[in-house]
Amino acid sequence: MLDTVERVKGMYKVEETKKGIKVFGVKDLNPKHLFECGQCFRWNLNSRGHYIGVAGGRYAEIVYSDGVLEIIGTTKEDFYTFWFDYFDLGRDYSRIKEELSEKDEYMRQAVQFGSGIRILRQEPFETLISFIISANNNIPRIKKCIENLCRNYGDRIQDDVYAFPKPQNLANVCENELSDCIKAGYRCNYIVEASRLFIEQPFSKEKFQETDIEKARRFMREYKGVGPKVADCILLFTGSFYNAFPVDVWVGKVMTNLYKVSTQKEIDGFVQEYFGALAGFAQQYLFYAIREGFLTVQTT
DNA sequence: ACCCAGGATCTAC
DNA sequence: GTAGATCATGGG
Repeated sequence: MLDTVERVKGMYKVEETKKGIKVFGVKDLNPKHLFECGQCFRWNLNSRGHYIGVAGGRYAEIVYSDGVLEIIGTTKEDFYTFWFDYFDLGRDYSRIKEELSEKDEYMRQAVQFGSGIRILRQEPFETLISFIISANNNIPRIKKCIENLCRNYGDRIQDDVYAFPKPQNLANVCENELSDCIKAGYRCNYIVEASRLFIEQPFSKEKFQETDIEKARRFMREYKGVGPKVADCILLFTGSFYNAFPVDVWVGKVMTNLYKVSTQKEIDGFVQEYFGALAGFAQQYLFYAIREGFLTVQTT
């Protein structure tokens, strides 16, 4: 399948309001699915039941209803320069879901359950550090560590809102101090080392443009604390490789029990053949459905 | 006290 | 290249 991100940003009608903007004609988006499928860690529900969070140094409140995406706290200009890409609004997810639904019944149900998932195009450094923290950790604690990290080392952008730290701000901190501040344990060493390497050897979707996924995976694993699973998370959630397929314990169980593949090499060979360019999307639908308890897999 | 969490690293074979 | 122990931290 060819890349479907060819439609121009003018595909949506955008209206500026007192609080922010409204984008009309947005399909295949559900804030709960989007923010709770495990791809991001800085979006939370507020007292009104809306998701608030920070991305790209910008604070926003997200409301979605009947094809209208409201982004409170932003401008038309910021929408076109940042949020459009962040929410991957140029991609036709209906086509992706149709194609994946035809694969098998299990996949069809996963897609139906997480119908409002989109893969956010997140910032490389934030994604790198966040998923280093994610290793052998649980989601509530990952979110706490990252929040602590931002409060202590990120720029304050509003009253009680902090941006994700810049690499320079983490590259020279004392590991013990970092550990005391963010409570990420032994991962603090990885964070400092990775920050230093990122400064001298950064990466981005653009940098990977002419690179194949295997080479990109080897590149990512040069960062301390980045193994096979975390590498694919970073490549997928920065929008660099949509055929990346992170295998955590849950997705691993699906692969073993349903598709009868087990080793990393076996799994990747299978998903590249079976899901092709849509492997990354498939992974997210599967992960979300399993984690939410909608689909089950044998644990024995 | 023990086990687990979107695993990765280090060591030994 | 691969099986096994170890790695902070907090919640159940």
